[in-house]
Amino acid sequence: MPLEPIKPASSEQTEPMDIIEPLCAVFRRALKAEGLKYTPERARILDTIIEFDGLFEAEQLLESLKEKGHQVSKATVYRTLKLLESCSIIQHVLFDREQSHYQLAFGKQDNTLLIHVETGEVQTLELPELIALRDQICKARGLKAQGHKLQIFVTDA
Amino acid sequence: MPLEPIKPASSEQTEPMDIIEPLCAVFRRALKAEGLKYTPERARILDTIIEFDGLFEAEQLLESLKEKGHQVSKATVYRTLKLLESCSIIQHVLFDREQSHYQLAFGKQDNTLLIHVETGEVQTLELPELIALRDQICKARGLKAQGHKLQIFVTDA
DNA sequence: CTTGGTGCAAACATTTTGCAGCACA
DNA sequence: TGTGCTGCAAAATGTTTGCACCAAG
Repeated sequence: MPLEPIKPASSEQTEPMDIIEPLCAVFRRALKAEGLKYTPERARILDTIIEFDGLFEAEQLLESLKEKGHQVSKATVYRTLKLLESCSIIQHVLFDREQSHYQLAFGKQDNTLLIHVETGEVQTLELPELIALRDQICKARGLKAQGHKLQIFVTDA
Repeated sequence: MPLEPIKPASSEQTEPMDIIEPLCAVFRRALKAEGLKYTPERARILDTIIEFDGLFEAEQLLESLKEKGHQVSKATVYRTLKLLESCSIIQHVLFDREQSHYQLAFGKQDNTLLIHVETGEVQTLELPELIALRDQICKARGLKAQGHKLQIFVTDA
């Protein structure tokens, strides 16, 4: 039972502080719509994710919560990640076999990563041209693109 | 210790039967170059993969080998998949959390999938425009693209 | 013959689940 | 005050590894 996806943000907010309140509100609304509860654990998890401001792993999230003195169990973290994913607040990113990564999605279903194969550095990218290309490909097949995930593996030139 | 990647095929061979011999030869050469052995198990695994002619999972491969009366252990299958990946004969594809998928790569480092979110149907795609776009993005950053993986999630229009 | 390969079973890492008690709406 | 939520520990999943024996080159 996936939660209602949030709509893509209409304004271009980039300051972490500016988005904490809206995202909490979005989450709250999505939960309420399903008869689910907005608990302190869920709030703390989302707050911590917002502070990351980039890719993270479940383990890091757990660690970070512990450091802040907010004990949240592994089970709750995983359960909340799923909730956040199903309402499109975060996105599940898979680029290596051993670990799931996540990042804030702000309602976007699209994700492009530049992955440096030597340093392991990962950078998130916006690629509007790809959306056009992708939509065209889909339209030609009578399909509709809901989103995409692109990983580009790079080395230094 | 990755094997030497194979060079992209120069000719456009598309018939499964036409490629069995070359891929075996490529694998053999890659193994020999590392002082590794070309065993019956490895040969059977590659043969079976070629017959799949599409995406597959480790479990399917194991199953298919068993049906053919070729008992190969799980451990050997996983070990061989790694070898085949490191010489670019196959490609490791991740598009869901629960299972790794693989497919023949023919030396390519690029991979585009159209994934139907409702039916689960998956289709492989060639997208030359994306290569141009990707290379341009990388060049602008002083980087060099080694390959990419793109997954487009679609529904019926 | 020597080095690497195989199968088996146990180990592993990550994620999921069952359950009993707790707490939000 | 009832349904959903939490933490814990156990289970489940997919993949890897140690080891003793086997086989390719």
